[in-house]
Amino acid sequence: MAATLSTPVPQCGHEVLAAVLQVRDEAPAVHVLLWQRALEPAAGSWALPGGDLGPDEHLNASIRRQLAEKVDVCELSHLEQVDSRGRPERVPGRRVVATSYLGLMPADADPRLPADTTWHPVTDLPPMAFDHGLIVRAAVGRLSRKLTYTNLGFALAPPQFTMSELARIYRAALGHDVDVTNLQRILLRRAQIEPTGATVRPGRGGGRPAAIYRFTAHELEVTDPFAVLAPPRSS
Amino acid sequence: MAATLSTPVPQCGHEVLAAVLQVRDEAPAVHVLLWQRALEPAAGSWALPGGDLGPDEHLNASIRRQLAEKVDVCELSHLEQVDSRGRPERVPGRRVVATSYLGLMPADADPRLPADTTWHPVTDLPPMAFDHGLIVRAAVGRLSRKLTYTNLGFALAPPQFTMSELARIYRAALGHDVDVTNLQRILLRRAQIEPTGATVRPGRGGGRPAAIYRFTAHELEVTDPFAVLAPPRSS
DNA sequence: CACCGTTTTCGATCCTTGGTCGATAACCTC
DNA sequence: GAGGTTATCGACCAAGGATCGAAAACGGTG
Repeated sequence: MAATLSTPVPQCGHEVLAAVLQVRDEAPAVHVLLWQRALEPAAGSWALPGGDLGPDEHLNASIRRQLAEKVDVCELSHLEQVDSRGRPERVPGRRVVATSYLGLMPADADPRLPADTTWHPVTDLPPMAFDHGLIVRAAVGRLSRKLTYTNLGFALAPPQFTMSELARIYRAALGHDVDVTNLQRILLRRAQIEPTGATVRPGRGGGRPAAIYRFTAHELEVTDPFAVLAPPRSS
Repeated sequence: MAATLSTPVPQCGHEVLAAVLQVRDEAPAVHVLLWQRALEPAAGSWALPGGDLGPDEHLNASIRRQLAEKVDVCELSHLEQVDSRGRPERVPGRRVVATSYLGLMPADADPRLPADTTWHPVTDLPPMAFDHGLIVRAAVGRLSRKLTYTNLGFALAPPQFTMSELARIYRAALGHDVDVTNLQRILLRRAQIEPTGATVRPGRGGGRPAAIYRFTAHELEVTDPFAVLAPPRSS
């Protein structure tokens, strides 16, 4: 009954891990921030940033603190919890439950990184420590799904962008082709983006100058969860 | 760097909690399984079933074990993780991280319950212990959203049902009106349900006999996450 | 057994949304 | 200014859901 109180507190650790994702210029794919473990276990393999939850620490505060060891947290445009994993064998020699997070960084951010830390395209991950590869996959899946029914694009895009640049970001994050015309019409109708009025000068070789857009909001909004079986639309 | 190993394991508990939801006859709303606490803290208020994670226990295994103290787990038609909460003050006098689950039971199930345990409509919750009210709300939200883009209805519906009965279940779970015609066409097109061929005899007062349907699958499938910005359709 | 009320079921229409494609606009270089 | 290039816009099509009304299939009643 009152098991919450009568049971002795088990000796069990809790850690937070973050898959920080970014679309970078190097490759047309999503990149994830990884650091290479120097010590056992899993020395030499790559791991997600994170660490143990402090004794009196919020989960959110903890992941922010742990991330601060690797990157400038101010550059993070989005951070959300993904899931928790508690397989007893997930880390050898230690019982630790992990709560994983999805972090996002705009494409123009290029934070300084410690020597053991670099970006890796998620399409070509190095040998990963523990279950961190699974966590990356879960985070990437969460990102691509949420890109389609929320305004989460704001977290991947730079403050200003042309539609071509934005399409490139969406292509990388979704893993498939994205029609520029479609993207523009959809995001405009959803009022996710708006033109700034400015245009960019075409490069050598010419071409029509591209209009510069920005996202209208910088916090997560569910545009329309595609309310199948929707409430009677009042509009 | 290797904080994962160098830091001493903090004394921190981990519990699992489940919001088991069901559409019941008593009220046209989703009901949640709650038990009334007899001991402090929060004596008298209502709590979700759950308890401490065992030292060598999977998270999923733990919530199933804890739930078994309250209901016949075999009647659970679905169980999935929702999120984790780690506010240090969430349970007074004890530092414990909670991972919450959404459990579902078909409308026709009526399991035996311990004396301290009953169903409560989520639209009219009693005084709740700790942050359990928030967990219920998160679970209900997860349910209603997933009902629209997955076949999760199978977990709420009885093995056989008429469209009117199913519409009643969806109305309760979604919290708004549902057109029977729409529901039928959508679920048929998505191949989520199929007619059994049988019909039900109309009650006194007459009426056309209703066709009896069943769900085609009993495991979670994403019908079509409404792939906005979809990959080029190959069909 | 014809009529009526009831409930379910089916079909037709409208609207919104996204996908596709071609035409046009605005720029470059030569 | 001709030709190449890129961006933008508009027209069209298809699919899916919402809405509504008609038809079907029953029980009850006179």
